[in-house]
Amino acid sequence: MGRQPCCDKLGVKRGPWTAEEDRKLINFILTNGHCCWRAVPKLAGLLRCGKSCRLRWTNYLRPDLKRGLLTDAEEQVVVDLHAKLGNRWSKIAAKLPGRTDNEIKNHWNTHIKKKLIKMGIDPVTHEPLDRKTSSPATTSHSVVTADSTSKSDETTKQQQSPQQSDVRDVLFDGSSPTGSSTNTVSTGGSSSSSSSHDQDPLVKWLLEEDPPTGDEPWLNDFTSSVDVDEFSSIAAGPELPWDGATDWLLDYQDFGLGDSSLVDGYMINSSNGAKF
DNA sequence: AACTTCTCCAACCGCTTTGGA
DNA sequence: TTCCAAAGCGGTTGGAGAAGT
Repeated sequence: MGRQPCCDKLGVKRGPWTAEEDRKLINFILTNGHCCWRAVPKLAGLLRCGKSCRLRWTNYLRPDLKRGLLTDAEEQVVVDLHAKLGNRWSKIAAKLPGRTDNEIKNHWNTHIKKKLIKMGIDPVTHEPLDRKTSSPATTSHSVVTADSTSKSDETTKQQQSPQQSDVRDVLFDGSSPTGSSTNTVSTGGSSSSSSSHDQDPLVKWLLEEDPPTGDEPWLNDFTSSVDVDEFSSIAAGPELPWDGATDWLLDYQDFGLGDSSLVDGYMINSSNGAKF
């Protein structure tokens, strides 16, 4: 049986969002929340489907989003987690406050993947590409996992190679913020995790399936810096900052998100990518 | 200057998962 | 237990701007 479309295609607007639509959506959600996405467009006076509203909110309008390119440290987290989790972008995004799965996925496909390939590293298996030619068995495995998507993520996870730590060393030129293997995720599977790494709460956190609880010490700066009330009062107030364009959205960071945040235990200055 | 190619990313599509009746 | 609606998720597409010729 065919699945019903999420919305009536006729009379539903598609394509890029206008500033007016953004404003309507933000005003509505900040005032009412989003009890039911399907009802949101109707109640907010938008000619969009609920799915489109949800995506627009989660990927672009949310006040706690960071903007701009991923920093080196964030990239490293993405590589680490991708080695462990595969293409489970939402899980990866959950470990990077202020980043969305879409953003990470795009960044992976446009930047990180190319970097890895350029360095002779298979972005799927995180193994050196020349290993494939020398190890046919591995190759066939890799091809299978490369062509599959989330459906084979479990398989992918189990096939991660111990070489993956080398991959990160190469990718970040051995000058990662941690400066050592402290940040290296043990990728030998859950049954073979390195004891030394297990001592590191950061690594434990990376290995956790659950999203951060907000109690993680390295998230304190981030969570405390998000003043949603402030954002809400600005966005919902009588004098809205919109001037017909969405440029103001780029200034979200000015609400406290852009100065610095702690990701993966690193202090990251998101405005210039500087590492501390 | 004009055209083509490349790059990036917002948005869409459709499948899977979840939760309630 | 089954069914269905809603939400979540990951892959893909298309358009805009940048870069190259």
